[in-house]
Amino acid sequence: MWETTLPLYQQVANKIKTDIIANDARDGEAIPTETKLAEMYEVSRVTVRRAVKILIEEGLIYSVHGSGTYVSGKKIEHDIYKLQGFTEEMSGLHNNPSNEILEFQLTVPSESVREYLNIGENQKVYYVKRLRLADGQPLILEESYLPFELFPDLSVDVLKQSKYEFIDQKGFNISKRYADLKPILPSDELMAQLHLETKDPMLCLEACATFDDGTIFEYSKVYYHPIKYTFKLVSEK
Amino acid sequence: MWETTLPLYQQVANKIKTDIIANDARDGEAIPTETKLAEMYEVSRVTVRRAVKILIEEGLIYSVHGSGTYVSGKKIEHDIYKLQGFTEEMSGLHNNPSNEILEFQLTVPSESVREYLNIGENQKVYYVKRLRLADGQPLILEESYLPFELFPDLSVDVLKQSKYEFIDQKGFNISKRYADLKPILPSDELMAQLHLETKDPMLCLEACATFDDGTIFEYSKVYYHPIKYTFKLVSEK
DNA sequence: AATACAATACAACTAAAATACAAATTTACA
DNA sequence: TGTAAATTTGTATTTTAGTTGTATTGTATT
Repeated sequence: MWETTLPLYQQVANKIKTDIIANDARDGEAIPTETKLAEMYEVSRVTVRRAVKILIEEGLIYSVHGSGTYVSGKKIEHDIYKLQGFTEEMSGLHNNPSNEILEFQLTVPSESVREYLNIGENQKVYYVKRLRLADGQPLILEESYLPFELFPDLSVDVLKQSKYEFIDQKGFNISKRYADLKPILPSDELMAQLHLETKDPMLCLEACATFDDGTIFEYSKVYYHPIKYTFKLVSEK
Repeated sequence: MWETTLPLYQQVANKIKTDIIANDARDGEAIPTETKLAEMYEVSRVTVRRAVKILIEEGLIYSVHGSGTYVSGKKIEHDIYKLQGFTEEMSGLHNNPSNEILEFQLTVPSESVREYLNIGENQKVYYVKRLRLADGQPLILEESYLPFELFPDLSVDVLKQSKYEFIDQKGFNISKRYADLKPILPSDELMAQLHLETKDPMLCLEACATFDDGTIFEYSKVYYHPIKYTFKLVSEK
């Protein structure tokens, strides 16, 4: 196997952060002094300072010269629900992520789907409707179309695991995903499946995923629960 | 172990790539040093470097002189640039990008704005409403709140140019922007200002921008024209 | 002759620790 | 109430080890 590690100061920063969150520290509450933190984590004070600097820049804490370092009341909800890349929509931080396959069928695609997948008239596709939950609560509804030709041995079992891992193992080389983010109003069906109470606007990500050679292997529509799943973006200058 | 068809460095590059994916390495994690990789794959360091160079050009990893080589979290960052670099994008594609300042006033902020900016009760803020157009057509409406204390000499003239350039020139160090992308239904006022005909859902980006000492210097809401401005995202594996 | 790869040496840079001291704030005590 | 001492963050410098960057030379293969 392989070792990938975070820089020490980054590890310390993460520890401090999780400690703050775990302790549910409130606005203005002081965190241990730099010297104490250095002792606690058995690193030098310089490393602690570097870690602290990161958290200051994130807005989680602030420090006062000669006094101490304190938790910001206005802690920016930070990368908890951060939009992750491809597969790992919900990282390990989440509680009990689970999948529920609502539909799985081999069908004749509509013309628009055929166009998206760039396939011929007589080719069939899998249609998969999958609900993704965290803590038993529905978060994401995904509709996915996959050409039968490419994945003749697709099964419900596979889809309960990671779809992309399966594709990787088949020797395909996933390359890019072209997506379009659109705001929509949920249909009644969608509202029912995501347990939405009111017809508020929500986000839909429409995407095509390709292999190295340009083959489009998936067309999908992903619907995000408007309250429970928000899109936090962090950009750096 | 190695095939003979592909160049060795290309094979090594592929191997590193799959290892990174297999390990589910996250943003900022360090991969083994070039020397170690050379040992692991039993090739010379030069070959490793060449492989690494390929992956760097792909954007999968980046290396820091004297420090190490790290996995880049570029998966999302590309998206963000699309959101952020609006003027640049437009100036390339469309003609005549322009700004129109609809409102510019020094006011007492509401409590929610005060909280976002993390300022006291008696501090005033600038409120700026700006319309951004391409070819004379409104595309984006931006509402921005800036603490008066930080920018006592802000003017309409400045805002017609690049706001961030102005801030840069003042010697401030812009660091990060934390944003939240939300779908909304436009108000009547918003519909009028963006020349919208129907009350379709649209996107709103709510953001706080910070200096590198954590000071929040701007709270803004940006509304995107739902038809003329769509969000294309490209993510790579 | 050109290309791909290996081997080697060294330069430039970084992370982290260790240390010392300055500056601001808090605390203790007269 | 003042004032000095203690505490805490801010800044600077030095050292050590480790990593990437670069240049050069050698060696097969085509």
